Amino acid sequence: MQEKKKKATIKDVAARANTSITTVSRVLSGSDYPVKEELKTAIIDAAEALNYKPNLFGQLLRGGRNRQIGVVVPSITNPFYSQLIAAVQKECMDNDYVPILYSSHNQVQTERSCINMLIQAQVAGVLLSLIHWDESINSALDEAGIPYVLFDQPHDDYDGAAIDFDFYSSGRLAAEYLIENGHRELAFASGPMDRPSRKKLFEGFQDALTDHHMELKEDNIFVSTASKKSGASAMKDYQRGQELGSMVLERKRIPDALFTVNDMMAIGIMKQLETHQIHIPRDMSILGFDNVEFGEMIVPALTTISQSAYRTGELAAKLLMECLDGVHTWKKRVMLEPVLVERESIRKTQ
Amino acid sequence: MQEKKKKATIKDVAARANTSITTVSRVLSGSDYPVKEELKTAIIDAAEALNYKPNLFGQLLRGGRNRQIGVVVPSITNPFYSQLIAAVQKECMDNDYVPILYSSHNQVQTERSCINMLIQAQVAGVLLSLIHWDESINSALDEAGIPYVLFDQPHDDYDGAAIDFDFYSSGRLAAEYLIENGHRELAFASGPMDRPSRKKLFEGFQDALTDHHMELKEDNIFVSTASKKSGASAMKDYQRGQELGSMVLERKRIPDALFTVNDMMAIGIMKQLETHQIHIPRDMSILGFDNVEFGEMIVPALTTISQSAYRTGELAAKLLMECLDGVHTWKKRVMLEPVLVERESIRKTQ
DNA sequence: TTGAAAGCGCTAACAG
DNA sequence: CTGTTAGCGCTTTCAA
Repeated sequence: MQEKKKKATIKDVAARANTSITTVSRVLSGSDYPVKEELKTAIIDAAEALNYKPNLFGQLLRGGRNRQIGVVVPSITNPFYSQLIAAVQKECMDNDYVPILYSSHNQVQTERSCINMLIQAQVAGVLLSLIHWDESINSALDEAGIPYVLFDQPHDDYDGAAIDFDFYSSGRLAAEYLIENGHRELAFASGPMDRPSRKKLFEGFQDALTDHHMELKEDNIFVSTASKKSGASAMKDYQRGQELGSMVLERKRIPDALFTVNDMMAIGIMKQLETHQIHIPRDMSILGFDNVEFGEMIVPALTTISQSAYRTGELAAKLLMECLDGVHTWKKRVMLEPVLVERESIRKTQ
Repeated sequence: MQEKKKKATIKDVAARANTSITTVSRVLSGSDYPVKEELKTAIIDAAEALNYKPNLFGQLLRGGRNRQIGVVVPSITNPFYSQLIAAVQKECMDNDYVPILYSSHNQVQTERSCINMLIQAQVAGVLLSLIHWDESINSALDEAGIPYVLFDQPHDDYDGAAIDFDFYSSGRLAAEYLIENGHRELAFASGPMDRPSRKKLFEGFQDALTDHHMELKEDNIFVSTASKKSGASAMKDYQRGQELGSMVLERKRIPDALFTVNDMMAIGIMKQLETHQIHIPRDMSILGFDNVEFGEMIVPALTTISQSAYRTGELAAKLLMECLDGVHTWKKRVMLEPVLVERESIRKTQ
């Protein structure tokens, strides 16, 4: 690893081609400025010979647009987000952008500092899934002139560009599907109710029950308390599911069906019940949310409500690019609707 | 989104604090250069008032070291890599670096272009898991003065810094564990044998059998052919596992135990067998490889050989930082050893 | 069609 | 202790 050969600069290329740096710049940066064919090829040859690559920082300092785009998600190990990220990455690459990834671990403070780092890095735009949104983030980003689109978490007091998901309808859909399939005593299971998404899911679920003159009894609401340790890994949700599973087991009579706010938790619950000889769906039905790939791989395969991670990431990225390209779609919003994915974890007792 | 207020520069700060840009630079870049306490606070106040953030590109162009480090992995949706990435990310953040992630989808061509982009971006260092290694990558990186450490995939003709894993021993360990537990007819299942890791796994497995005077019969080697479509997602491996499962089912007599080259494939095989009423471990034992978190979540939980993704990522990042910090650990290598994780997918018939 | 020169924002060598 | 100045590599007036 000798570093003596300083990287070739535009100056070196100019010297080798017997011309000025101006002309080199014109040729190599692909402008349509007229340059004699002969000189042009000479410059290209020289550049090749010297293995010249324009220095990004020079261009950027000069005022060129950065091709990096920032992405903040709660976790990258959670399969929901890793799929989403995969979509974002593909979309970025297709447009010659490169994503810079941060995970916030669902910590408000980390969310803030990620955004600050992204601003400092002068990224072209940002994609955000934040637990907490406030005016100061808004203004910081605006001040830096960085377009952003929110996704995954809805915020009532936000009116910019976003990929929204209809959590409320999802909650309703969950309840209705369960009722349709003959379940009477319904339960709801969730981790901390600290995110807007979960609150809406709950509201919808409850409202649908009310509409059907059914009641969501207090002791059929299983909510695990926030843990001290931070983190938002798949393992975390799974373990939370196991806790939730234990809570269910403590009941003398288990509910007919359980709706869970995410698939990884549902899987944790299933595992816990299975190991205590409660078989799904024979003894209890369980309905997940997210439609993580993994839900399909377990036995019994998890019936769930799909919030397409891939589609969300794809659309969010596309929307941001539109903003970047000046198509004035600023503040555009897209609402994604839930789709029920039937598999094997719901007992049908019509 | 109005962009009229150009960002405050060092000049603005200097003006506001009635001093020179030099002094501002000295104060704000945290040098220990002596500046009168009074002026110092004035400058800090001014910077704060103007919400001044030093322009990264200016610093970088000037010769400052970039704080980005590049990471190339086959896939980010594969839980093995997403855990690994999580570790890398944590390690980077702790040292004020930020990782730039690329997924190569196991395509040699993509691997190349990722590395080129990283070089262009002048990252401080790179972490690589490559299917293919060759001298030209080596020299390109060296020429750019970018330190690198390889992980996950071993390459015989490589002698630089790396986090290695003992795949050969893992193969042996697999065979020996299976034999110990009373299994006689052993089988091996894998996707395309295009990676060094898989080849070594196979060699070790076979050698151990030979040592025990056992034979790995031709039709107990299940290898799925490379598919047209690229990609290296978890889903891909799972589906490959299902194919493999079907191949096993076609046999009139299924083997006693099956060793699989990664957990996601093992899970696919299990699912396929389960749905055809072959119960694991009652009818066949199955041993995975990787120790992905999901293995623990399924029923029955997957017994596997752990190649700690988190540890690998952590060590790779640490090693790279050491190189970056000039600790002359260049070319240092670390060899990680396999650990067997006993769960429920192996029948014990001593 | 070509080139000289300014300047993006920053740090460091040098001079007071 | 403080300030002036050069220059990192690049693009873009402006002038020839």
